[in-house]
Amino acid sequence: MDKAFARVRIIDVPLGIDREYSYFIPPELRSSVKTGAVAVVPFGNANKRVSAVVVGVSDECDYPGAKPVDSVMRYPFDVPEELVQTCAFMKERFFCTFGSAFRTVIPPGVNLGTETVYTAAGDGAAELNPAAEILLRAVRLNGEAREKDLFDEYGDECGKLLASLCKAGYLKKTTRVPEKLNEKNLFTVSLTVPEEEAAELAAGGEGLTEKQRGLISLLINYPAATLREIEEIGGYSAAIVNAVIKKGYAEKRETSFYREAYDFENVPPEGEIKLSEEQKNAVGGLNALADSGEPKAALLFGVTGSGKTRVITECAKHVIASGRKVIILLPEIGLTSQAVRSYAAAFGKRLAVIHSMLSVGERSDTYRRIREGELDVVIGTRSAVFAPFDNVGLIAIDEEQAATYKSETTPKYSAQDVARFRCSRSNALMLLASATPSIESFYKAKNGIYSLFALKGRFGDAALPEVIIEDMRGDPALTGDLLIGERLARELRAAKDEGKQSLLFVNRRGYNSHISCRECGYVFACPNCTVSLTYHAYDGREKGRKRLNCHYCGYTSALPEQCPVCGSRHIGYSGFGTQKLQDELENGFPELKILRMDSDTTGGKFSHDRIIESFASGESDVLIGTQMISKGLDFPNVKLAGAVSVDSALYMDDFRAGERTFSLVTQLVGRAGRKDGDGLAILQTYNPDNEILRAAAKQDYESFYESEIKLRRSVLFPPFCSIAVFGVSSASEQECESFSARFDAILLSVYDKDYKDVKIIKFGPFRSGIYKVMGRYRQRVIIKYKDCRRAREFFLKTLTDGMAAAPKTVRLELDVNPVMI
DNA sequence: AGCACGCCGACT
DNA sequence: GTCGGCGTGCTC
Repeated sequence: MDKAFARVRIIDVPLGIDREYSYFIPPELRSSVKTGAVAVVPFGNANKRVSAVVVGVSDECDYPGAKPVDSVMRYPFDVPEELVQTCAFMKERFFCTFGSAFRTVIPPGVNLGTETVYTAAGDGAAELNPAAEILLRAVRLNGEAREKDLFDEYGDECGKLLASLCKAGYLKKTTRVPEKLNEKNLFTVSLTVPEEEAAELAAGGEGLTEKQRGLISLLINYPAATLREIEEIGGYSAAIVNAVIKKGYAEKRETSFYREAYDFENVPPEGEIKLSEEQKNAVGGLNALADSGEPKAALLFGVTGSGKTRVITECAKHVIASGRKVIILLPEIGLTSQAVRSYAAAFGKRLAVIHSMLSVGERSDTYRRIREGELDVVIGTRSAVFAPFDNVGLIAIDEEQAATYKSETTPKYSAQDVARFRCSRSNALMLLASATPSIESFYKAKNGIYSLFALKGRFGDAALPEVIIEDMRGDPALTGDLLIGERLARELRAAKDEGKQSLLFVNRRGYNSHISCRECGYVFACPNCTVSLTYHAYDGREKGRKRLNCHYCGYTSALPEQCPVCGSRHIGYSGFGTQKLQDELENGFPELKILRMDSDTTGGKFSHDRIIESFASGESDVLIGTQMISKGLDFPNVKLAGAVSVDSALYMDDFRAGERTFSLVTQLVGRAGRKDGDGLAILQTYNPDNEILRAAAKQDYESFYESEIKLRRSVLFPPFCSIAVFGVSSASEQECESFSARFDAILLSVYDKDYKDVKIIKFGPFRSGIYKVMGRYRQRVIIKYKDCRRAREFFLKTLTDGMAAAPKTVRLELDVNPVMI
């Protein structure tokens, strides 16, 4: 049991020295140093105190110079061993450090960093220059001072003085891991007096400052706010909170109760369920896989409306009944609260929802509830794949082809890869579900790597809509710079006359996407990114904004009246987005009530759901929007689904463009599927003969797959190879350029030296598609290869050597199988 | 990444 | 003569 040595991973180390280190465990710590614990250990020549994850304990140690573990972090929950292994897997697979994987696996708000502290040593008072004198006095005031506080107070340049004060023996520099947890997130504040009394205090209590009264009234509305929330919502600092606590009106406590982000009380329990024959077969097959005692993967391939959610639910129930736990991933929670509700009806209080809009407090609550065994099912977005269950039996991934399952920030993990790893560890079933699977997944299903279950029938006999691929070449609407062609206009009116609703898809938000000077050709572009600015005429739903926005960095400026280059007032607008469509509809179809849904109108926590509910209740006739209107929404009264233009999606120079277009069009068409069989979908295009469009119109995934897989094989793209993208970026164009050349040389020399046996095809370095984003220039090296341990070793070596050679201002990243290239 | 040790120029 | 520049090398 109580072993004497621990193998450990230091959390904040660069990739190059990120390996296991052994430490001696002093007897008094032996009961608390266990796998998954976070220890504080001395590291490096200076024995700097750093935090480290314990990955194993043993009786022996082959390293003679092991130092002793300092202490163990007080920690609000334990990390199960399987997740510790998951971090190691992520390091190997996604080339991040173990520590950065660990940070993404545990809930946010836990302070794992170290702090540097200066303590007063000798009390001599020799001649010092005035600046040093001030610093010394600042430290002596409390006997110690944190470096961060000193830097904040006196500026970063006082570091040199501090160093010399240490040298002279006046100060001692130490590092430590902050003992306490991040209070701001983990403690909540509540009132200790009844609400009526609190209201009186807030209105004008004796001996309270204005801010203290303000805090009390905030606490009436937010009865258990965390310190961070108090700061964010009301702007009250910890000092104000402490003052109110001192006066006895409030108390601070650890979040030991659980707040529900979703109101599951009002979800009606599910009614009688009748499964179709197909669904029964799928559930039976999946249950058998889940019970097999071996890792399994399956693809549930079913058209929209075929009841995939039902099948997932039944399989989940079966797994839970056998005492195991379930994780269900959805691409986006806000969009799919219909799915959330259906799962909530099935699992009630044994289910929790995790997503990015939750507060930090809510997330750590959920983490603890899982550890305490209160939950059977977690549903959530990408990061929910890390739900700390001990015995997962099923990880289901709905809409498995969705791009959101790949993280876009480092570590750039793929939730599907993580799910597969966890399932392999727990002998669990990974269940992918989609109407339009990724080519890679369908390929695996076809080749027997995944079990394939197909649902062909549509629920309740809803019929596919009639689909019209509308040739826009020569449509009279063209000449008038209008987006809606004749046919679409006619059908919009017809739907309204029947009392039915319509969906209209545009693939871009904003008004015009391209603003330029008609005289000199100057294009209004973002100063930070190499993209043109988008004209926005609306602020949320209010008109009259008239600004230019960058969709990449958030830059915004007023709409100029004249060209900054030649002074001409002849400004041209081209390209279109949701806002222009809204205007066109409001002007040309005054009888229609319009609702717009894009990321400009869905800022708040549940605004997605509010817009969806409003549309579902029939308050509007037409819902226009970007991708988000095509996903997972089920509006029975929608008769018409239209795409203003599907062409731009086809032309993206990315190997997955076809897959995405097919998926988008299929889903959009599916939205008009109706019981009455009178649904209609109109796809406006200038490429009426495009095969992807034709296949999508017929909802014919298999023929799309057949043509796409041939293409992928012939030009060598996934699933026939893996793709690694090294990215070099810097705010200096010159540095970016010179380092990417240098990096390329490093890559080649590593290859020639030790890895000639690894087969790779290298492209680049060359500029990224969007050369500059957020003020940083970007270059890439793209490599096609066959994934295997040797190839990964080659990449890791190349990456670490590259990082070591990179100047501070240059960033080097590696993205494996990126969503887009 | 830090922080050591280690060997050459302008200051007390 | 020393303070200090940043060039390699290691971190249990």
